[in-house]
Amino acid sequence: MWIHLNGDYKTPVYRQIGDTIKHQVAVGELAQGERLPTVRQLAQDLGVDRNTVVRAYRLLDREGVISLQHGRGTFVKTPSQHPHLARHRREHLDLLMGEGIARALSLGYAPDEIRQTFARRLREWQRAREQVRPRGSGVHSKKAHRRAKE
Amino acid sequence: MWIHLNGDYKTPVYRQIGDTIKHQVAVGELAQGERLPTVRQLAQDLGVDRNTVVRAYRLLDREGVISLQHGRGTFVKTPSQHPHLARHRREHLDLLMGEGIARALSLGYAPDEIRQTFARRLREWQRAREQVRPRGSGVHSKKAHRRAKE
Amino acid sequence: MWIHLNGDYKTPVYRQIGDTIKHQVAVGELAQGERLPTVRQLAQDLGVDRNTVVRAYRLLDREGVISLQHGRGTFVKTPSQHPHLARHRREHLDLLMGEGIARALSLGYAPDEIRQTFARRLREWQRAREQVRPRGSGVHSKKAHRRAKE
Amino acid sequence: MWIHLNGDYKTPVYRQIGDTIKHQVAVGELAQGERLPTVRQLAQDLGVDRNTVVRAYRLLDREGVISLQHGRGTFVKTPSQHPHLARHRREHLDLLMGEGIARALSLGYAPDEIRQTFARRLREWQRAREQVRPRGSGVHSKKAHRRAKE
DNA sequence: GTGGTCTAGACCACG
DNA sequence: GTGGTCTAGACCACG
Repeated sequence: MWIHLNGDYKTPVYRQIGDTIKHQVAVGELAQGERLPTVRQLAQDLGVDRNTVVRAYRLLDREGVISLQHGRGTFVKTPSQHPHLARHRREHLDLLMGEGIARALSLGYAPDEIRQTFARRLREWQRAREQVRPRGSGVHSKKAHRRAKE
Repeated sequence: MWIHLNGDYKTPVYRQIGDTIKHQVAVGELAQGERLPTVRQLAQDLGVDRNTVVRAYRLLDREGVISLQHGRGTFVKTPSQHPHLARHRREHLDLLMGEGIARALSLGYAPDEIRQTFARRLREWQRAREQVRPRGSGVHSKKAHRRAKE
Repeated sequence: MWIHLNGDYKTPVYRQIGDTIKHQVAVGELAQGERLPTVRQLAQDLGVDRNTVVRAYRLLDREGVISLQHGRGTFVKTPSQHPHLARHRREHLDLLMGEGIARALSLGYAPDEIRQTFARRLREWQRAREQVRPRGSGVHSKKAHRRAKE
Repeated sequence: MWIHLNGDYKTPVYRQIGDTIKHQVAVGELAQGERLPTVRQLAQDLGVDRNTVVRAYRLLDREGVISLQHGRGTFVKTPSQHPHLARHRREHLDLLMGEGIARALSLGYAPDEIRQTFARRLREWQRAREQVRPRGSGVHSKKAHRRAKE
C-alpha cells in the first residue's frame, strides 16, 4: 500500500493518510472487510512515526470507515457493521447530508447551485468507482476477501 | 461589516474572514473601489485579535482581491480583473459537496440512497429557511447583520 | 481544576480526564461557555504529559462537548453551538438514545428493565445537577460567564 | 453455544465472552453444574484465539461463576451462591444507561427532552424487533444460535 | 504480533 | 500564549 505524502503542504500527515484511505474505500480500491496494513508496517512504508499512523487509523475508526481491532488488525468496515441497524443507517446518512447542506447554505450558496454541484460531484465519484471496480485488479480478488472474515 | 465566524470549526479565523470577503466581492456585495473597514475596526467588530485581521487582509492583498494602501486604507480591486474569485467560490462548493459524498460512499451507502437523501434534506432545509425569514433576502441589509452574532 | 486520577486502574488517563469533564458539564459544575484550563496548565496540575491532555480535550471536542480553539483556548460548548440547528439537534439526540437502547436490547435486557433503569438513572443525574447548580458556587458566577464570549 | 461478538466495539473479546456467560448463568440459560464447551471448541466456534477463551474462563473461575477443573472440563457453579451475578447484570445496565444520559446532558439537552426521546426510541426499537422475530423468544433455541453470526 | 497508551521534547500555526 | 503535529522510544493489553 502506498500513500503519496504531499511533503511540503499544510495538510497534516495523519489527515493525508486518512483522506487517501477514505478515498480508496469510497472508490472501491479497498474492498469492504479487507485488512489494512498494520500500524507498524504502514509507518515504515511511509517513513512516518507509528503514532501518526495510529492517529490516522483512529480517526477513520471514529468515523466508522474502518475497524481497529486490538490484537487482530485493522479492517475496512462492512456496511452491515456500520452504525448498527437499518434505522440507524438512515439517520446517519440524514445527518451526514444535512451537515454539508447547512454549511453550504450558511456560506451563501444558492440551493440550485448546491443541488447542481452535488449532482455533478456524485456522478464524478461514481465514474471513479466504475473505473476501479470492474477490473478486479488484485486487491478485490478472492484472496483479499478470504482474509476479510479472519 | 459583519462576518459570521464559525467559532468551532477547523478553518482558521483569518481564512474565514478572507473567504467571506472574497465571497462578498464575488457576488457584488462589496463594490470595486469600496473601502473596507480598518484593521482595528474590523478586529473590534468581530472580537478577534488585530493580527488576525491583518493576516486576512494581507492574504487578500497578495491574491489581488484588495489593495492595502499604507496610511490610506484598504480598498476592493476591480472584480473583473479577478477570474480567480468566481473560481474560488466554485471550487469551495465542490470541495464541500465532495467531502460528504466521499464519506457516505466510503461508509457503504449506495449512490441512489445518497442522492435521494440529499435531495430530501435540501428541500427540508429550504423549507426551514423560508419559515425563518420570509421577508426576502435580508442577508445583505445592515439590520440583519447588526446582531447576527447573537 | 482538579481531576482525580485513579492511578492504578485500567481506564486510560485521557479517558478519566475526559469522563470527569463530561460529568462536570453534565452536572452543571462547568458552565456552558466557560473556559477550561489550558492544555499546558492542566497537564502540569495533573502531572501528566501535554499530549495526554490534548487527547482528552480532542475527544470531547469530537463529541461536541467542548470547543478547542486554536490560539484562543478551550471552551465548554453552548447548546446553540452544538450540532447545528434544531432539526440537527433532535436527530442527534435520537441517534444518541438509539445507541444505548440497541446495545442494551442486544445484550438481552428486557424493555421494561431498560425503561426503569433509564428513568432511575435520569432522576439520579437530575438530582446531582440540582445539588451543584443552585449554590452558584464560584464557577458559574458572573465572572465565569463574562469570559465566555471572549 | 453461541456468543455474539461485538466485533468493533471497545470491550475486549475476552470480556464479551465472560459477560455473556455470566448473563446466561444469571438468567438460567446455563444451569448450575452444566458443562461449558471446551476451550478449543469455543475458540473454534467463535473464531477467536484459544488464549482469549482461556482468559475469559479464568476470569469467571476467579469470580466464582464457573469452575475450571483440570483434565475434566469446565462447569457452572450454583448461581444461588453468587449474588454477584444479579448485581453484575444490574450494574452493567446502569452503566450503559448512565453513559447516554451523561452525554446528552453534557450536550445541553433538557431532561424532559431526553426522557421523551428515549421513550419514543425504545418503542420504535421494540416495534422493529417484533417485526423481525414474531415467533416468540427464539433467542435460546439452538437453531436461532446456529447461524446468528451471519 | 497487533493495537493502545504515555512521555519528553521539538517545532509549527494562530491570535 | 494557545492549541496542533510529529517523533522516538517505552511499556502494556489483547489474541
